[in-house]
Amino acid sequence: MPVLRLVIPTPLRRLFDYLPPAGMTATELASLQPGVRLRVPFGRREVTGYLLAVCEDSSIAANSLKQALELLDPTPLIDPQLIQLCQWATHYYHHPPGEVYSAVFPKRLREGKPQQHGAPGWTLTTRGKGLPKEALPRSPRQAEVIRMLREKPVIDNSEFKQQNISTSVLRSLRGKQLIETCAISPAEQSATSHPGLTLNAEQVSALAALRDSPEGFNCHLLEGVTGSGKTEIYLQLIEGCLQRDRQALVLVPEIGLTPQTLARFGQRFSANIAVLHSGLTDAQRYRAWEDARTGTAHIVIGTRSAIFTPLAKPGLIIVDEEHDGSYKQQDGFRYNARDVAVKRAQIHSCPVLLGSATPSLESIQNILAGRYQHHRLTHRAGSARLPGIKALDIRQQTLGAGLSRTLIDAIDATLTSGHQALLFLNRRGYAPTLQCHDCGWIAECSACDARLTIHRRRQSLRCHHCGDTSVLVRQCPTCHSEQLMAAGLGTEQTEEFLHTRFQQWPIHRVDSDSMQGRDAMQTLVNDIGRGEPCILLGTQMLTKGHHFPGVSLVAVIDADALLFSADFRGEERMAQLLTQVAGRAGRADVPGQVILQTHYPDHPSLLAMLNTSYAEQAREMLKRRQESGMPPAGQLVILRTDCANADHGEQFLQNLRRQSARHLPSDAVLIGPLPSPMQRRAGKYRCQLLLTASNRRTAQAAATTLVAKAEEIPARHGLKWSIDIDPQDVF
DNA sequence: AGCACGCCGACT
DNA sequence: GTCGGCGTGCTC
Repeated sequence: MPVLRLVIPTPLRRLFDYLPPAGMTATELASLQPGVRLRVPFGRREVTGYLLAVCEDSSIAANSLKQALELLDPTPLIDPQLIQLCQWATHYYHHPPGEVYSAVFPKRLREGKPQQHGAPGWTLTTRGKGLPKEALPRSPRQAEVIRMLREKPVIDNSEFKQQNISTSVLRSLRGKQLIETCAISPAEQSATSHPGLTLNAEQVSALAALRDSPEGFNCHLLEGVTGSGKTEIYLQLIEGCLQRDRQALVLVPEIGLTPQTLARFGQRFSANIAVLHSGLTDAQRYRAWEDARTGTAHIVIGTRSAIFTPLAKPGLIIVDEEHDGSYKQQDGFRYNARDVAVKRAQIHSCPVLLGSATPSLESIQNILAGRYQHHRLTHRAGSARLPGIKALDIRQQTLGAGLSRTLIDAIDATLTSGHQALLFLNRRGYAPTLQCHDCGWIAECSACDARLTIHRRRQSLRCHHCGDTSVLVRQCPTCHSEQLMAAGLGTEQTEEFLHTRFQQWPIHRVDSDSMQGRDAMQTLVNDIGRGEPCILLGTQMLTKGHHFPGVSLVAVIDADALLFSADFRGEERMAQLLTQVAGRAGRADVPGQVILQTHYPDHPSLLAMLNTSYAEQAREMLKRRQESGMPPAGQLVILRTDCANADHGEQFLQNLRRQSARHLPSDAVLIGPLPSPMQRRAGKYRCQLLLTASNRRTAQAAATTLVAKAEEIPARHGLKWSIDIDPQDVF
């Protein structure tokens, strides 16, 4: 008797076998293909499973096999290549298959709902068609809809939205049975592109090299300084891809930068562009997914999770700002979309292009090993020059909200000469600490090993680790003194200072607190784009993607905060961040300047930053990684525990270490268990066991052993463990 | 993860 | 006497 091998949405690391649904004929069974969904009983509930294979027999006793209830799709929703990618991800990341496949399917389909062919639209019912012209005199909007549908029998939702006709109008008409919904099958539309920009010599040769690379899987790194025209290269490559009637998939780090990128794509191509990001509703996401799957969308642009979008005819994958940490999912299915992209390109036999001004050490390592082809853009478009960077020694200087006299003067000069100044401070809130001057009490989070941040505008104390918010106290809870002080510096405080010092100039604060609305960021970017002199003050948010052509001064208020990171990637992140921030300054007519305020003007990382290019720093950092055996020189795997009890996590990992040590490959090294640097977070104690190995194969084998042993050890109540392959941070 | 079974405390 | 607390075990 044949059995169906299914992926079931559960955190269990295995597949489940079922008998075919009742009434399925042998012919139907024979034509059943992987990638179809089935409704199946699972425990005491019913779930949607995904078919992986039809097998001859099962290792499960025949009498404990259950029968599938219903076949949900006549044909597969995902093709063999995407299934192969999921299988790879399941094994590489040692993650339960059910959760991997959940990353592929949109909610609607995970819930077992039927596939929807075509875009949702509206059409007149027979009754609607027979309606007299002068009907609905008291409902002008409804009459308008009827008139529109008489002219064009099928109209999709988005067109009504453009005409400012709300869904409530449509709903009332449906209530009167005058109109009804229908599916619009997409017209087979071919994509065309508008003329691109003229390329400079460097761009021409990079593009030629990219185009001339042989057919099939190729991996390229485009290393281009800010403003050197990487996007134009992307656009021209996509153009070629569309001409070959293939789809292009473009990954971008965060949605904040998508509107700008998107606008540029929209202007350049007459093509269907599907956009996938976290701000979409389930229906919108499903629509974009279907368009990508059927090939209706020629270009798919999305954030991390878009790497699992099915594509009818993939031809090119681009990962913009490939060094960006947001490509790594930090919980649950901990994949890195950049790495999955490379694997996916390999499976599809298509090229993949990674772009960055500050490539990750992983990618640079791959260049050196000859696995990736390297293309460089060193000139900025127009004749914009890269700004000069200098360290500003602020030891013994008087500071106003963190700003030295020299910096204040520089801001002044920038504004009066008609330019914009960008100040970077990577700490939101008013101040990172609230302290009692009389007894030394410090406001700490009750659930985390962390101090609470003062948010003065909201009159609150917040934990930036668990999100807990409480009222800003005015009296010390220990000694009842009212001498409470704000210690340290946040963007809110600097903003306040700037408002009093630079009264006549606009000041824009850019952090996740001030950018709450959906298009707050876009409005601001447009505003600043007009080039009026102003001060921009913000966190990381300010450094990602957006280009502000009017900025001629960039200042890092507290460069020291970047110098002393416990993480092995600390110096890499600092170099990337500072290079990216510095890239915001300077253009053709105004040479930019970058000021780094520091108490350690002689710190080697800072000196490297001032005197050498990012590429040179990267090669030095890579040497140090080689010495320490840390990625990308060596492979790193972390097994983490998360437990309400402080000791259980460590005991579990001790056990795991004892039981797996002698089964591990000889060059795999275990470190720990160690408590995380911030041991308690959101009320849970976190502990970790590190594993390093010299190559992927060893790391993979060791991880398999660790997971197998971890599953054998009975987890004490409430203990959760997870494995992180190629972790981003060791925290 | 769900979901049920199971064994101990305060309620109509 | 039961309702319900969440500890533990199972899912083809």
